[in-house]
Amino acid sequence: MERSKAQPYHHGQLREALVTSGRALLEEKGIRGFTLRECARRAGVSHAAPAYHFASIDDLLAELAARGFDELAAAMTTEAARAEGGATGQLVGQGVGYMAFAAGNPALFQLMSSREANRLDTPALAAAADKVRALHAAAVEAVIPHASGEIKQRMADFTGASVHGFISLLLDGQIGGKDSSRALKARGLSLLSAMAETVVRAGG
Amino acid sequence: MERSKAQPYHHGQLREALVTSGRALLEEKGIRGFTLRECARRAGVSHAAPAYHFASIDDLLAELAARGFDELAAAMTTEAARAEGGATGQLVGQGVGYMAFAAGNPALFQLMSSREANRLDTPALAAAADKVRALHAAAVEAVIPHASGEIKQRMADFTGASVHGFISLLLDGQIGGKDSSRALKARGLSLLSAMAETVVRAGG
DNA sequence: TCTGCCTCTTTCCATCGTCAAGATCGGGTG
DNA sequence: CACCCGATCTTGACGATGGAAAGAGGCAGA
Repeated sequence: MERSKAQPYHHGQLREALVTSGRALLEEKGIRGFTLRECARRAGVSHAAPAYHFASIDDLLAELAARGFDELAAAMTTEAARAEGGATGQLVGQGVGYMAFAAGNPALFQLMSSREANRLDTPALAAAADKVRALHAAAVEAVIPHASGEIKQRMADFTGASVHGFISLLLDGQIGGKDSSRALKARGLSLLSAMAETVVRAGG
Repeated sequence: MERSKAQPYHHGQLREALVTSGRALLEEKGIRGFTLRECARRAGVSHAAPAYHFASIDDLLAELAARGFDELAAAMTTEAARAEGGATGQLVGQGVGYMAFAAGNPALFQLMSSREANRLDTPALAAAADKVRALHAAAVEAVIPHASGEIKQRMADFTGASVHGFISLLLDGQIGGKDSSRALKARGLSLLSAMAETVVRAGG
């Protein structure tokens, strides 16, 4: 059997290729349209090849979700670093990064936000999600360093819920059905500012 | 072929039976474990019987989601009616009802919250979701009747996002991993109270 | 009674995830 | 350098799925 250089018997980077094709497939077809065989097809390998790199389709989905959390953490950090306005500005910046990542990767974000419903759970995934939570908790801490632990927790609940809930409802079409992208950004920023004000007030 | 009375050739209530078995199956197996054939099996009919009542598996899922929104609206109304404290109390009550429904039907709630990701869209589903939004908008309106339309919208964004985000993160395990149910309820009520205070402040 | 239509069953097909067996290649060992 | 072992990939198969097609059963109105 002849075999071109582009498709050697041994792929060499199959794991990465599957992650890449899988991510694209996820955004294209949605969670319920995601199939392992199509991932393999796009990576140019046979349908059974992924088995060596991922124990099951859930294992691949968990990897996608874990990398999503890594990227989400990076987006939050980047956006916070660019923000002005001290600790409060950083908290808002994290929110902006969070929303931007979700808007840019809606299906992946949805997968990450319902791994329980999709029965996904691996150590790497849990760790990646923990990192995002730690980042957020630190930002809240910086805004109200002298508040009690309970207040800090309540404010983290509050800000996390506001940001996550807003972008989730937006992506699901429950918010701003026919508004322009510009108007929606304004609504998002307005929410972030109300959120920040609430936290600041709770601290003093 | 003999056929018992319990399983006559014509079921008679198959649509309702499929909705019932489908809802149970959804909570048991999660969205990705949901299958049409298992629904049919539980309803005691052949695997092709559902086709007459639902054009596709997505059609059945959309029906489940639509009924979920109806029930969600009822839960919000009931809980608001029982609440004290005027308009503000009613808004908080709606939030309590929203969270209670989600906590009681996590998989269904997840389906409802990601119908876009699951590519579900029927008129009945959209209408049911609209009803929930209208209920919420009316409750916000009652708290700050003299505020501008924009303020009302921003506050509806804010309260909707807070409540939805909190219960979503909670059900996904991102909030309160090892806390007791009692402690989690306290955190939820604390969030609702902070939320209500923000709205009231925005109105005056 | 008979006829037509709605409902359900049976059978079939393409596709899916996973497993088992065989083919291929590359790197370490002799 | 030749060999060989194991990691990687292919092929083929199995049971299960969603959906379509064709036929059987039962009810309601003529």
